This record gives sequence, structure tokens and C-alpha cells, in this order.
Amino acid sequence: MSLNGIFPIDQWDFQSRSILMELSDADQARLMMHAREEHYQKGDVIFREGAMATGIYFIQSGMVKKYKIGNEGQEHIFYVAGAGEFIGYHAVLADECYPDAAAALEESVLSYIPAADFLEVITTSPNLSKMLLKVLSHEFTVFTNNVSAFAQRPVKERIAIALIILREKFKRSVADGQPVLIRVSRDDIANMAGTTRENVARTLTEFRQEGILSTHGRKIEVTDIRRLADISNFPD
Amino acid sequence: MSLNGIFPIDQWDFQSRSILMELSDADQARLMMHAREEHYQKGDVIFREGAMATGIYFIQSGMVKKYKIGNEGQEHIFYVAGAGEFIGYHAVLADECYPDAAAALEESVLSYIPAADFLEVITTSPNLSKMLLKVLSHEFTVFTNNVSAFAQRPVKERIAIALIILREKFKRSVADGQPVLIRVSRDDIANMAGTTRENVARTLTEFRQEGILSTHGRKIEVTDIRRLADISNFPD
DNA sequence: TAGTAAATTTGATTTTTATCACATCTCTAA
DNA sequence: TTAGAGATGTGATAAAAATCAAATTTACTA
Repeated sequence: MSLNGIFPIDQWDFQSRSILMELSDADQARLMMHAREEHYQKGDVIFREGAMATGIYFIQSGMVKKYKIGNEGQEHIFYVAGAGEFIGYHAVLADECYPDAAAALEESVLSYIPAADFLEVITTSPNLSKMLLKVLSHEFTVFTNNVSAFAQRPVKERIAIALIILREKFKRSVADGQPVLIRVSRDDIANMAGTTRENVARTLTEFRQEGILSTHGRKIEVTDIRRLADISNFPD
Repeated sequence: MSLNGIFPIDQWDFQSRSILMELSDADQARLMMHAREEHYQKGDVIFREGAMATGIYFIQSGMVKKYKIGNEGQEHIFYVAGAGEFIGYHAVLADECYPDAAAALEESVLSYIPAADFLEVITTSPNLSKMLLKVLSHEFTVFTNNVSAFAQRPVKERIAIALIILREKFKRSVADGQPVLIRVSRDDIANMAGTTRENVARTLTEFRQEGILSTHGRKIEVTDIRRLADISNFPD
């Protein structure tokens, strides 16, 4: 079941995957010239908030959470990036330290691309430059949605949104037609929705009783995506 | 009193003001070639969410709120832009409809710049392109701060943040040393902080009693910015 | 495969925030 | 200058969400 017509998933997705695909072979080669392959286990930190940004990362496989740590140590996950997406480019482009941290949600393989290579290709390829402007501008849409959701929507709706997004991310690593099993801890879901694990557990129970999803051990399978989209309360 | 060392205001400011300043005279001229001056009264809508983006705006004077309208009609203000800032460029760059709406917070004069002129200068000026990448990347920092604040911070802290940001915006139109009077409705503050006008009124009373601010009619004067920054609970 | 630590779930309770109702204040326009 | 609409402030109450305190389940590991 696609989300077409029931939830505007593109407004919640950075779509940085499109960058590499639209690049010429020559530019791709230059970008990856000194790329270094790095392997991360579930939970491994890729970079921390406030660290110097020396390069960007391309996700070859796996899944990565982007998050900030609050004053009292609470983690807030504001984006989950999957295979084909880049991370860490904001800091390099803005010439700032990383404003956020990134960690592997599952076993992942990333390519580390030195800042110099990235900046060089930008300078010489008007195409990449234009692509990036487009991607970064689109992120604005994603973030306005995010901020508004957190500022105004109740916890149940936010959990529904988090589940829809996660399902979409996990769908990509599953053969068509196969059930999509979301493998994420309740804590991570809580940190995405800006609530507590207890509230997530309660809400999942409620959704299960209403036939919206089923759980297999810790894994979550959404069985009625349309109803979930209804609960998320998005017009689209 | 500056915010240096007590609050990271740059992490809450888009800094798009820098764009025009760094542009060569020739590029500026080309950008403004067909610019049209538009006057807006307080409350006037500049563009609406979902409208086709046919151009961008440069704020000559005044103040503009960027906001989204929620399902139940609640307005959420996620940014206040002042003189020297651009608005509406995300939609043009991403080739999308406006993801948000903009309206004048006070009498304002804007220059409307047709999309074609903007895009043309981008294509021919690597400088503008680079500036924009930097600004857009910085906005990412601003938004992660915003989202995290809404996801995790209590109402009182969010109101403190809103007041600090508003004071900073109003400071720019006040002679040095003169008191900064924040002229914004309680509703607008509530819509910035993601709460209700009643909570804003109560919190303002509390702040007044603690000597953090004083009110002159509907205007707010922050008298102890340091304490306000303390309450906002930012490490910086 | 049993044992166990960690993760999840559930219930009770407290805290925070929103809502409702209405009093009071402010500013504008006649 | 003054009426009065609209904005703001306050108190009481309701609703939402967080916290606290166990049970129970799950997924490893020995």
C-alpha cells in the first residue's frame, strides 16, 4: 500500500538521495575520489554535536538517526536517514560545527568524503550546486512541518507520524510485497515523537487493539496504514 | 546589554541579511532590476501556504512573521524576519509551492523580485550560489534548535526564548541605548511559543513580578535579559 | 535451553498545560 | 474625552502528558 493520496511523505523526507543520482559520472568519481568506507554497529556514534566538520558521509547501507541531546540528556531524533542519503553536509557548507549528532540505528556502511573534495565538486559543478540548493530548500519544508507538528499536535498524532516515517524508511530494505517490520526501540520512537517510552507503549497497545498494527516481539508491522494516516491528521 | 555569552542568538537567526551585502554591485543591480516595491499594513498577508511561488521578497523595512496554519486553524509562527532579510526563496529554489505563509507584523515595505531574475543571478553568480548554500545550511541549525525546543522544553522556557528573539528583532529598529519595546500581541507570542495566550499572560505576570521585564500598556520591555537567558536554559 | 539483563508494558499518581468563564485594561475612533 | 470593541489578565477546572513503581516479556548468552 502506497502513501499516495493519504499522507504527504515527501514533506517529511529530505530527499538528499536524489543528489548523487543526478550527478555526472565524472563528478561522482571526483566526489568519491578519496572516499573511505566506514562500518558502524547499531548504536555507534558517527559524529557528535559541536564537533568540527571535516567531511560529509554517504550512507551505502543501513539507517542513521540524526539527533540532538537536550539539557537534561534527553535525546531528540529529528530525522532518520537511509541508504543513498548524505549526512553532515550542512555543517561543511555553513562552515560551522555539526549542529547535531548522528548514530547508526542498525549495522551501517558509510562512505566518508573529505570536505575538500565535496567543496571542490561544488565549485566546479554548477549542477551539484543547483541540486544542493534544491535539496536544502526542500528541507525547509520538512522542518516547518516538523516544528509545527511538535508545537501543536498531540502525542498520539506525533507517534502516528513517527510510525509512518519509520515504516517508509524500513520499506526500502524489504522486497516488494513482503511485510515491513519496523525494528526500532520504543525509546527511539519516543525520542522521535518527543514523548516518553511509556506513552509510546500505551499508544502502540491502543493501535494494536484497533487493528492498526501488530507486534512480533519488539518488531512493529503496520497493518492499516490508511487508518494510521487518518490519525496523523494530515489533510493530504 | 548584548547577548554575547549568555544566549546563542545566531542559532535562532537565519542570517539571510548577509546575502545582499556580500553581493557585488552589478549582481545587486541585476537582482533588483525588475523589483517592485510593495507596502503592507500590520496583519496583511504577503503570501499564503500552498500558493505558487513566482518570486522572492526583500524586506526594506518593517517586520514579517512566517507561519503555518494547523488543522484546527491555530497559527504557528516559526520565524520573524526583519529589515534586510529575504523571504520566499525556499519555494523558488525547490520549485515548490510556498510551504508556509508570511504576513506583516507591523507596517512594512518589501521589494518583490521575480523568480526569473533571482534564478538568473544564481546561475551567473557563483558567489550568490555559495552564499545561499551557506545561509540555507545555517537555517538547518536554526531549525534543529527550534524542533528540539518544541519537542522537549516546557512552555516557560519557550516563552523566554520567544521574548529573547523578539527583543533582538525589535532592537534593530531602536537607537542604541534606547529601551527596546516589544510590540507584539500576546496571541503572536503564544503562536511563537506554541502555547495559549492565557499561558503567555500568566508567564508575563510571573516575569514582571520577578523583575525580568516591565510592561507599558501592551508593550514589553525586558529589563533583565540575563535572567531571561537563564530561564531559557541554554548552555551558551 | 535455561538464566538473565534489558526492554517493554501496565497501572497509579503527579505535574503540566489547555480550556472555560469572566473581569479588567488599552487603544482607537467618533 | 469617552464609549466600546478588542486585547489582556486571572481564577477555577479539565485534559493531556510525564513520572513513578512494578510486572511481564523478549532476546541474548552461557
